[in-house]
Amino acid sequence: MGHLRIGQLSERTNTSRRLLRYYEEQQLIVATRAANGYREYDERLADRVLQIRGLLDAGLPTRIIKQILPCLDKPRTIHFADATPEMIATLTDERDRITERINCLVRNRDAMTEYLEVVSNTESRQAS
DNA sequence: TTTCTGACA
DNA sequence: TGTCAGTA
Repeated sequence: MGHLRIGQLSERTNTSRRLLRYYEEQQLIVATRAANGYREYDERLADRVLQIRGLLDAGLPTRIIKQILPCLDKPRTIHFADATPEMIATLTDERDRITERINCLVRNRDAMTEYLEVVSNTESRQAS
């Protein structure tokens, strides 16, 4: 039992079947076919799907994810062959965008925290 | 029942 | 992305 059908992978990754087929279409993941035509996924793909969703949430387009995913694989088998000037430039660029996004998130989170604290203090004053 | 492909919103 | 159709 090393393979899952789309419904199972969908459950494990909280990703719709529609999206999983889309990711395959965009060549972000691969699937073999069962005799009945059903897709079969290596259960190890669950982590990959999660990583893909994370990158998507970070704002990267599937097109970019497709090209940098191999460099982000777990077995840091540093594919020097893929370390082309273009790849380095892309990774540097995307990393910086993620950094900017993180900074933005931190600012908003802190703003929320500050607001929440003011509200909470005000309420405790009114309560007492 | 589950999945498949293609198509429309 | 969701959903509908018509299958296998």
